[in-house]
Amino acid sequence: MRLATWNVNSVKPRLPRLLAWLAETAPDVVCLQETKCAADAFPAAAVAELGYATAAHGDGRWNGVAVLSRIGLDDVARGFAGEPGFPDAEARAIGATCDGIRVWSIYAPNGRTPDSPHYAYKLSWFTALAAALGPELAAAADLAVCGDFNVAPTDADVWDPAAFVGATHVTPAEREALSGLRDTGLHDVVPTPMKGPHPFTYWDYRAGMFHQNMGMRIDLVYATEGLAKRVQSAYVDRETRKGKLPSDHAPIVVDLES
DNA sequence: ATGCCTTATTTCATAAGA
Repeated sequence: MRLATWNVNSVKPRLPRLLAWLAETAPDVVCLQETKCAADAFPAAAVAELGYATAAHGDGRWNGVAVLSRIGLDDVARGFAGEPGFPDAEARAIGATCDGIRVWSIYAPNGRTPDSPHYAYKLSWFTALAAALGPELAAAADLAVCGDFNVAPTDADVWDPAAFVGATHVTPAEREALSGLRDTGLHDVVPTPMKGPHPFTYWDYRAGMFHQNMGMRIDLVYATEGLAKRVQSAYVDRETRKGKLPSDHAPIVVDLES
């Protein structure tokens, strides 16, 4: 079973690349983030031609998440119980069951700056997510939370820790939010970088950051223990960050036994 | 080489991303 996650930074301009990537990579289940379109504007017909069913959750200009699957797509949940908003709930989480595996595609709030109300929102969003996953983890044998967590788990997950002093994505409270998620029984499936020592998944568009490998690992796959033990390989598809009109994030591709 | 930002919208300017 091949599971992938990709922050596409808007599905509309990325659609040609998404279709080519689906055809080439052939994942069974794909979590997408920052689709930036309403649920009914998602190009479901185009991905259906490649055999994928779509579950989309979107609110227009910002955010937006989706799960694509060619192995079944049941019990779709848009958002989660107790999900905070800013001030209203945003399209940042969608869950679906794909051939017995509970899969969540998430796009965590950015936080903007540590003194911003958006940062407090980010932390509360993670706390609520961990709480909402509790009953699902008790009920589902296999569960994976995939997506853009907007937190670099360690200092090794940013290109230069000194450049992030005073910034979001690296603060102790954000990293505690990640450990809170892991405390529910989830394991960080760390992908192979394919180039360089760090499995970065995001590089800013500006100043040639990608070409200097000045990136961050902020896209994560958190899986239950049973699922994590089935991981045969996991890699950052950095090739997909290259070329014309890329997303600023690279996909993560995970292969699971059976 | 992989090449110096991109997106959608309240569009000729702005907010957001991280």
